[in-house]
Amino acid sequence: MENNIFLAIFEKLFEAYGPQHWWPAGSDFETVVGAILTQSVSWSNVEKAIKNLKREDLLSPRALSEIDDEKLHRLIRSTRFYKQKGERLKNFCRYLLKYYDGSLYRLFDKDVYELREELLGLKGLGEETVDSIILYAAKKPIFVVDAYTKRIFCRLGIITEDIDYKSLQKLFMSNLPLDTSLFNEYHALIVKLGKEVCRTKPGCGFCPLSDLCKEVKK
DNA sequence: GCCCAGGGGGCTC
DNA sequence: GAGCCCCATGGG
Repeated sequence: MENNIFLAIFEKLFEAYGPQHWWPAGSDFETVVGAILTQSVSWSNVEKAIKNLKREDLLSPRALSEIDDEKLHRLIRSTRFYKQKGERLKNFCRYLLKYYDGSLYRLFDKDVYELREELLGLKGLGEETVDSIILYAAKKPIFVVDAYTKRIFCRLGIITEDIDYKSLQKLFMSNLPLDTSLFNEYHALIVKLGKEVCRTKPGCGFCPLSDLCKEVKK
C-alpha cells in the first residue's frame, strides 16, 4: 500500500468506483454555469436547467447577460434559489464581457492564485465554486474542498472538525503531486463516496474506506 | 411529512 | 469570527 495516506485513499476510491468523468459539460462555459447552479443542490436539478438554457440557445455570455430576468428564472427554476443564481450568472457574464471580451480563455490566462482572488471578488462566487471553476473549467491544479471532504477525512482521523477551507485545501495540495487530472478525479471520487455511503451518520454500510474509518461502530 | 443536496451572503453578537 | 437565517426545488 501507498505510504502517502492521501494517495492511498485515492487509490482505494479509484479502485472501488473507477473514473467519474467530471465535469459533465460540453464546454468550459457550461462548466462555469453548472458550477454556479449546483450550489447547494443536487446535480440532477442542474441538468434540467442546463438543458433548458441549451434548448433556448442561451448558453453564452452574451445571451445570458441580456436575457430577461423572468425568463431566466423560469429556465433555471429547478436549481433552487433561482433569483440569486440568475443574478450570479448574469453578474459573471457581464464581468467576462466587460473585461475579457466574453472570452474565458483570456480570463483564465493568468496565475492560479491571481485568478482565484479575482473570481472570489465576484458576488456569489465563494471558495468552493471558484475552485471548481479553476479546476474543471480552467483546468489548473487546485484542490476543491467540500462538506464531504471534511466529513470523510474527519472520520478517518486525519483532520478535526474545526479545520477551515484553506487549511484543508493546503493539506491536500502539499501532500499530493500538483496534478490537474488527479485533483479532478479525487474530488469527484470524494463526492461519489459521500453520496454513496457517507452521508450524515458514520457507520454506514459498505464503504471502500471502512478499514480506515475511526468512527464505525463495530 | 421528513431530510438534504456538488453554497454563498448578510446580519448579529 | 462563529453562529444564525435567507434563498425557496426535487428526489428519496
